[in-house]
Amino acid sequence: MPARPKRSSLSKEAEEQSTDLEEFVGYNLKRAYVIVQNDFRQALGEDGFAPRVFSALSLVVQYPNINQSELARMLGIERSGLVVIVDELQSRGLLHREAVPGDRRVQALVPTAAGQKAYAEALEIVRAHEAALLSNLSEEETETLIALLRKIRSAKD
Amino acid sequence: MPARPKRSSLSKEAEEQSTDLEEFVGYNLKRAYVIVQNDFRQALGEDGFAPRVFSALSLVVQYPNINQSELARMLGIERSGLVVIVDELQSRGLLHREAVPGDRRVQALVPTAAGQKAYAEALEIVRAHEAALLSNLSEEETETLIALLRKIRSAKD
DNA sequence: TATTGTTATACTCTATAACTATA
DNA sequence: TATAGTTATAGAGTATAACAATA
Repeated sequence: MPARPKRSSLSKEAEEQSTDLEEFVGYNLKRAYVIVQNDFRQALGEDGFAPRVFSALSLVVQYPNINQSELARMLGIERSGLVVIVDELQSRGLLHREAVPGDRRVQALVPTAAGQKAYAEALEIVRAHEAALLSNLSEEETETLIALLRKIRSAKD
Repeated sequence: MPARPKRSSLSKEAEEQSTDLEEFVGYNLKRAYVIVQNDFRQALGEDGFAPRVFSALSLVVQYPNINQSELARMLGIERSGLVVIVDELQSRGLLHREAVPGDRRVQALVPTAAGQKAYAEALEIVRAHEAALLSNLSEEETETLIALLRKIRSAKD
């Protein structure tokens, strides 16, 4: 049996030809998202923050005393899903839940000094990795990309 | 107890202020992806194709006789994950697995007439819904967005 | 009645590893 | 030895529904 080409029975041309899928924003979003997300995880390593944990910590550091319902809303996830994320951050000693005088239902999320430090360090690592990953985009292209992605979100407000 | 503002203890200004997260392509990709994906699912309804099933069918229709390993590679997923997708399409009568003369390990994926019809219909629905969802982006902006997303992917080749 | 945080639960997506039959 | 398809399994991520405490 003759050896087959290693990767494909389709020609390279056929593959780069535009398929229906390539016309969709959704498909291209998904493919790009997977790449960037994998890079993020690799950047922070085995025991590093998952993207959603990093995001939660980011908002807690920037908005100390935020409560969980508010944080969930800002992240675009359900309150119930946030519990395990906050649990993880608390068990790592990066934030604590604090009673709020005047409304005993609410617990304010307060970053610890360790939490602020861990966040600052992770922030720099993620920034550097994302910049390296996207080094074939110019600064202007990256800004344009972010602006267009935000425009999709703003349509849903 | 005085009524609180409904959505937030943070001012609207604070919220639209740029946080660290907003600077990241990854975060903005994720948020936009969730919106577009939800719209996709809503477009095709309860019993419609999931995004990945639609994508698989799309490639089978456009590349009849493609095999599963090749299809998985083009979709950027593992072979093992494709099995359930192809099973679903086959059980719906939209494609069949066909023996390939000369290599009995391989099964070619061939769309049925029903598969081609279902795909053509879904394609138009998805196109229309995505266009409506992204109606606040100009055609040029949408093209730019897709080009930039593809550029991220091309860096990983 | 409504809201905050929580638990229980289930579903989707995906990856890894191992198996089989073929090559 | 290597590859195509498959199975088993497990781990994320997320949503829904219900509950207790509080407003």
